Amino acid sequence: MTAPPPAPSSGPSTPRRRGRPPRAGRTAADVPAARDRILDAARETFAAHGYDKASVRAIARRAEVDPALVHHYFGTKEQVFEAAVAKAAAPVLAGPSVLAEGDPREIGERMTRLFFSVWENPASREPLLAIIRSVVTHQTAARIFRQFITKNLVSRVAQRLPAPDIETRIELAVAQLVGVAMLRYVLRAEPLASAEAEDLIRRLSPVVQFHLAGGPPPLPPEH
Amino acid sequence: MTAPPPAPSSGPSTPRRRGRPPRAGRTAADVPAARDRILDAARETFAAHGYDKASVRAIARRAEVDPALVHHYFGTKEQVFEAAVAKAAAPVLAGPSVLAEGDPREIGERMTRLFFSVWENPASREPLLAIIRSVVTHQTAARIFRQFITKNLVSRVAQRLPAPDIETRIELAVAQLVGVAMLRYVLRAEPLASAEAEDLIRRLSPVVQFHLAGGPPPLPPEH
DNA sequence: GGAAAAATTCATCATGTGTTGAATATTGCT
DNA sequence: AGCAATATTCAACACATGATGAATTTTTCC
Repeated sequence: MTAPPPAPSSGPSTPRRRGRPPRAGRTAADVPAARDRILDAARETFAAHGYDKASVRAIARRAEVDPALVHHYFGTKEQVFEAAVAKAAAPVLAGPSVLAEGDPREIGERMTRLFFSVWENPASREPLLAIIRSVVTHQTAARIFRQFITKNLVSRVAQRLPAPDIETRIELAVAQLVGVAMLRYVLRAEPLASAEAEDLIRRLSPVVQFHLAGGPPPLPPEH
Repeated sequence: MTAPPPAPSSGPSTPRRRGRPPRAGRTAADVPAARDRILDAARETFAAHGYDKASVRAIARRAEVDPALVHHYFGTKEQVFEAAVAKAAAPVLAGPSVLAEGDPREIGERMTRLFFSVWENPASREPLLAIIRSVVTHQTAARIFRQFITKNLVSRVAQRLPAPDIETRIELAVAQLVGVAMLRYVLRAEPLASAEAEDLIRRLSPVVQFHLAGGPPPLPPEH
């Protein structure tokens, strides 16, 4: 009723050309297909704002695409989330067979190194950030995260280090690393956020090893 | 257009009496003042859903009050959040002088016990849940959390255990505990979520102590 | 008693959301 | 040439949200 029709091709929001765009001789890898742009934009947006605040419209804007196209390709917003996270996290999830091999006395260091190799790489960090940012308010994300821990850590490590309380042990080790992720990558608390990864690996490996494989508790300080 | 006016005092949403309610001889502590009910409802709602999904309307509904009243008392939603968290977290923030006293060789256990004494008590757990649920997506909450860590942990412990890298040490210890909070209270991952607090204190204290006060790394398992 | 202040609800606005259906332009197949 | 499939945008719906201003009732103070 009070909505004035915007003058076409004059406002700051250029009205896009409708219909399927001409291919114009691109070899299909010139500008990435819209579908992939959407997936990337989704991953980045979810990582930056979490599930709820990452609107379909914001994703579409970032992908330079109409919001309807997002739905056209992926259906509901939840499916967009699953697709984006699944695509980006797949290589990470497939990776850590490192844990099941090698000297069990060094499994703590291997797990700590695996953690940082994933988190220090922006490409693999983003889907994890997206998950963590979403985990705390959204059920689906929480389920994904639990499955990640169970499938990729608990089962792999448990078969290597059988012990009655191994699940608790693994989760305490994971808790140490998740906490570091929270403080370093989500909260960006200093000085943790700027510390050298190698330094943190040195400090954390014995703790993770202690959690996983037990042994005598760390000694008190020499005082 | 399609909104039928609800028959007064017959539908499920009883249209409330307008204007200031009669005091009717209550000694002012009979039914808590609406202002306090709003604050409590806000704390519970923020704790349950995080900042973004906790709508002013939901808070008002829980407090059995009109949404406008929430704004009347507190202004913007952000101010509601600050007021609710500040009120509920105040006693917790004031507490931990435990850290600065006693044998430094047991500061790890004291800190771990402090952590669980706060998190195992629903009254003090809720504002922290609210903060954690909000920290990951909302800037204000992140600031509050950083201040909490800095003011109430870093400063207190640092003056007790001077060391060049004490800030990093403290944050690694905090990371261990924050990670446990994430897995146990936010994600509710089993078996951590159902473990006995005393058992966890036993397992975590040496790690926290190790982070804070150094000493030789925990020994490898006897194999 | 009368006026100001306080406590409360109602109605409404502007905005943003997820989602859908139709329209339009291009490609690829026959 | 024609036709189905595909890729894309437009326009709109139904709903939820944060916020505001006015109305209404009560208390409190003079």
